[in-house]
Amino acid sequence: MKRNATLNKLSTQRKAEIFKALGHPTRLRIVEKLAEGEQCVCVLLEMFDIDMSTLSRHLSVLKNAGIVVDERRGKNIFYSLTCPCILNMFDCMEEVLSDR
Amino acid sequence: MKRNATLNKLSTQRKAEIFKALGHPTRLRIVEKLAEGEQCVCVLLEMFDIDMSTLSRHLSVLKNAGIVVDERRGKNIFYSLTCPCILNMFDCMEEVLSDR
DNA sequence: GAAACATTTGTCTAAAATGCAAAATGTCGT
DNA sequence: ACGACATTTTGCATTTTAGACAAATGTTTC
Repeated sequence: MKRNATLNKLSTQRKAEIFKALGHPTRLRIVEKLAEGEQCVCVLLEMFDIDMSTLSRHLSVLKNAGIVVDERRGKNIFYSLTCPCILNMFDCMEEVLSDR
Repeated sequence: MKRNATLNKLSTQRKAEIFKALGHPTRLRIVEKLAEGEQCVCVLLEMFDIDMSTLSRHLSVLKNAGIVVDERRGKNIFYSLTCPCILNMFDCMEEVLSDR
């Protein structure tokens, strides 16, 4: 275990990135929506009262964190979760919320 | 479901706060340490190369998010996790990490 | 109650995140 | 190749955050 100290530290860094990416209401709602299945950017845009460019930034944050992937089909780009396990975490969240 | 729209939104906001609080390497390592059991601030300080005041600020972020609680005993203040379930989320993180 | 200790809070600076608007990119139909 | 469409990227202004230092607070001990 000791010899993985550096590796573990990197991993902590990566984990922090992921948490950070989820630490924004808009991005969280995007992830919740993607839990229903892949979505076109145009659909996501309708959910929020924000500029398209802002939405695009949020999506790239999620993408850089490895939470979502995008795929182009025709004119549209579709986003989906890389790992549906993310959803399990939300139940944990609820617990934390109620324990407050 | 429709009638909970406002409530759900608040909840998303709160969840985002919690994720955000975890979205910093130092705070994440604090939480990982607390997983071993409650810890004195002085012990946590030894783990990092940061000013005591900075550590204290990080602890208050975690506290405001409802992730930890503090208790004074004598001269020292001890922090502990409000909800050990937080740890389960870390396994999810590992999955996301490996899927990248 | 004054000195010593542990932690928090106020204030500042530098760095990073956010959001909007404009320009750039990639795709389709013609 | 051109124009319309969907999305991303870039430039810029504003806000938020991390970190350091000093001052303030609360606790024990003498």
